[in-house]
Amino acid sequence: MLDPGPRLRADAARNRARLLEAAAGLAAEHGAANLTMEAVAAAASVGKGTVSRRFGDRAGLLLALLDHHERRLQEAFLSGPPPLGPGADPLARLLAFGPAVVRHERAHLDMYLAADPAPARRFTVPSYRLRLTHVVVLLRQAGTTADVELTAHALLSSLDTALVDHLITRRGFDLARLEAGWRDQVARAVADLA
Amino acid sequence: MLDPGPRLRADAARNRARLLEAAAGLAAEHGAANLTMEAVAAAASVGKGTVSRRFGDRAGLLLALLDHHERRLQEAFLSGPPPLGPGADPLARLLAFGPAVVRHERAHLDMYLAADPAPARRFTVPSYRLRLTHVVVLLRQAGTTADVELTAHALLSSLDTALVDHLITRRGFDLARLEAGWRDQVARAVADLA
DNA sequence: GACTCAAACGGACCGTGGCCCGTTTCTCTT
DNA sequence: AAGAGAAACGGGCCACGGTCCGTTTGAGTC
Repeated sequence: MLDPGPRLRADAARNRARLLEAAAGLAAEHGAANLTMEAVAAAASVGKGTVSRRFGDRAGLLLALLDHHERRLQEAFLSGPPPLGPGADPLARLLAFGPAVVRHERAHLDMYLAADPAPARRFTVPSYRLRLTHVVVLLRQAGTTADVELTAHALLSSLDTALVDHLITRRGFDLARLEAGWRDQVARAVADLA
Repeated sequence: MLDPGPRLRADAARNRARLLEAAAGLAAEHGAANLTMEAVAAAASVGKGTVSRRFGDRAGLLLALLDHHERRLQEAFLSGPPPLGPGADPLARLLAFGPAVVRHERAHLDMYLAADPAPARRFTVPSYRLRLTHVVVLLRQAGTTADVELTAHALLSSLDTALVDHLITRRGFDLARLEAGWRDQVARAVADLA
């Protein structure tokens, strides 16, 4: 499905499997949030260095653990039955996609949250809340028919520092394209859907 | 502007100021990413415990540093001149808001990124990229006129685990509301703006 | 100005993540 | 089969974040 990367040596592959198994066990027992690199290494009878080399960092380990579940979801929308998979028309597939992702993430919530160092801080920090209510107010005044709070989050997320930086430095976007995109999003947010 | 919190004792206020000054200096000198709690404490001739107590954690310190700049932006959109500030009609203010935020964040990019433990990992992880191209493809097939890549990011961001969890557990959303929101967003994304 | 008590201080302390590098193991070649 | 070189190993090591608790200091009270 995704690139399997360079072939691993036999011992490396074996250790990788043991580490994932150990990590899954520990996560199930003590919660994914309390997973430590050292404990995983010990439970797999392997050195800490091995964990580092294989998964890079703690987040990488969690991500690798999630990868297994993730593939289930990927199969579902890439080759599963309609409306999620091919066969249905694109709009129907798109409509089915959101709920599928949400359901999937909620089924593995603890692990997804554990992979994120600062889960919800982003949304509770005062500056974000202020921006949010500002946008909420403007949306209401502009008379949108959409769910304003949800829409405001969606709008703000497209201004996220990390996303903007990613788009500009890795994907070659320029400011003009971002601004045009913003205008379009706002227009769609306040549009009166017939 | 925002709650100033309980009054600080004189020494606490003084130390807070010294810490912020020291932090600003160190950030300017070595880059915000390399800021350590210990170095800040030392530079302010203060114990580490004081930094902890005052700002909670490293992110809190960075946020406090950003707060000063953030207020500039907040004034601009809360009480500055139109079209950003009051006076213009809501739609115009909304349209001006995006670019203003982007410009502001780019002006203090290093600090914003430093406040985020895992800046752009979110967008480069394989599972995200796969979801992204999936949505991009569907959007194209559905014949939207919007910037598909941007729109896809915006759609995906509203499925973000941390956001969904925040909305459900702190804001009282239920699945039905989220799904309705998703349907609406998709509809707007593919709508043909007359 | 003394008394009191909460608030703030500081730095030793601990757990964790991630790195480094000398040692071991695998795999490929001939 | 044996030698060579690359890959992986392991666990000691360090830096950092965050906490804890005995000590100090400031701010009201009489």
